[in-house]
Amino acid sequence: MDKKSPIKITLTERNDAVTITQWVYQTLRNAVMYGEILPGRALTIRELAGIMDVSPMPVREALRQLAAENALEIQGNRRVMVPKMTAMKFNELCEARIAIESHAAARALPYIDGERLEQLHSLDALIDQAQAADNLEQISLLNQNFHRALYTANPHQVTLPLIESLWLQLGPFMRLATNELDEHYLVDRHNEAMAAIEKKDAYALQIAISADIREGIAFAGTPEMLHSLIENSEP
Amino acid sequence: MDKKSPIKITLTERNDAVTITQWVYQTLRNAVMYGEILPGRALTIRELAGIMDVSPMPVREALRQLAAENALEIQGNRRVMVPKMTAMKFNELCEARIAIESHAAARALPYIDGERLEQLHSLDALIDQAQAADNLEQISLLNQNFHRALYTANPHQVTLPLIESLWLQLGPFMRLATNELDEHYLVDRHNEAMAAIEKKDAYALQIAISADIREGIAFAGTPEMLHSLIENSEP
DNA sequence: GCTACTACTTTGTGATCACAAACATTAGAT
DNA sequence: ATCTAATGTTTGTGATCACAAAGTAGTAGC
Repeated sequence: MDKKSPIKITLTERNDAVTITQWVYQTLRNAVMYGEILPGRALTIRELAGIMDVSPMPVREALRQLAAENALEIQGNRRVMVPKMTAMKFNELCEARIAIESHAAARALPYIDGERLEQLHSLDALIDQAQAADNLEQISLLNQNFHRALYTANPHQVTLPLIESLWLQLGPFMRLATNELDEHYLVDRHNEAMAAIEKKDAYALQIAISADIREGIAFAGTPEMLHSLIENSEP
Repeated sequence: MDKKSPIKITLTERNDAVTITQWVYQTLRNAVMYGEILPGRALTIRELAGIMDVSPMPVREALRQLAAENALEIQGNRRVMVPKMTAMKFNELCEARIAIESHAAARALPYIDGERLEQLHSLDALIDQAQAADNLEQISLLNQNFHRALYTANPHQVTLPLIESLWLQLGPFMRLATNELDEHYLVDRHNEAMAAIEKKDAYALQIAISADIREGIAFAGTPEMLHSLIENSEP
């Protein structure tokens, strides 16, 4: 029956306040983000519906939405799967993150008030704690929250959806990398970013954000490392 | 029955080779892109299904996909509409275009070969013709093709979907602006871009692309102009 | 005349069914 | 033994139906 590896998805409790489609969407999104689904593995509507114990309809809609966000890929065969990664594509995604996120940071800078600064500081402190506890999942989650909190300071923000799309595409492979290398320690560039924010220095902020992104992925950026994790994606 | 303005959508012939959902998606996408649907106008599944003479199902999927691309907005009420524009948001969209597209251009530059250069030259020539004929629709369509041809030279391109999302969000308002101002003539920055490409000068190319985008929207960028077209969106 | 409650309509959501294309498997011919 | 043709199964697509939430209108009460 299961020709491929059985899909294992972490199911969260379904809140009755949200629609089934939204719940399925969030569940699948997390599964992709945390690399629970192997790239190249064909996803069928009915199989997922069976796993999550819902009708095929919400799954259909969630899959289409994730495909529109480039988290999934619909081939000509109408088959849906997590897109496979290549070294060049990985590099392009990282460079795109740097270009867009440093832009978003600079655009958000003028809007950062005391309250937002407070929020960023507390997130930074939490990240330090998580780093001391060596909790990789927590680190990457808080790191996302930090970046999101920074960019959303701009009330006319339009780039966050684009940035989240890039995170989604990189997600599975960041995870695979962090799983393999638990000895990585990343210099805390957030302190530099905080200093730049307090000085309202847009250029310094862009430098700090760029460095943060570059170092966050540097441990996966060596050609050998990349090669190995890409090979892991092949059947 | 029609409490709001009746929706008028240009329907193209449906090719049997594509699925109904794809056809509906393309039709609605064009309608949004060309400003055929007023921002703020509530879109209902059944109404659109009736107009396009299909069942509600393909419309549902197409709407969700367009919403995922930020072309439509789903409010808390579950109502779907073309998002309203504000002057600040318009500005953010333009700045985002400049940041991402100049990045994409620089990243594509090393991959441009003779064939691609030829293609860009012929597109440039077509734009000149359309400009001579004062065919605004043709100009903006060809302009898009020019940019797309440039960015897709990079075989590991990952930013084009993001760029298209920005085009979609700006689309309706570019159209409104060009309709109101038929006296605008834009300096042909494509020649500068072509020169930069032939010299393989990434920095000059970024300058040219930025200028092209900035001038393409400059006629709508004056506060009065913007104010008027945003007012037009209100009921 | 204005507000609040109720009945009615509209609309999105989700399940089920029918169907055709894609896929896998098996049988037959060279 | 290998390639091809035929058969059976799986899967996405699209239509229809049931239902609950949101919206609308109409009426009673102050």
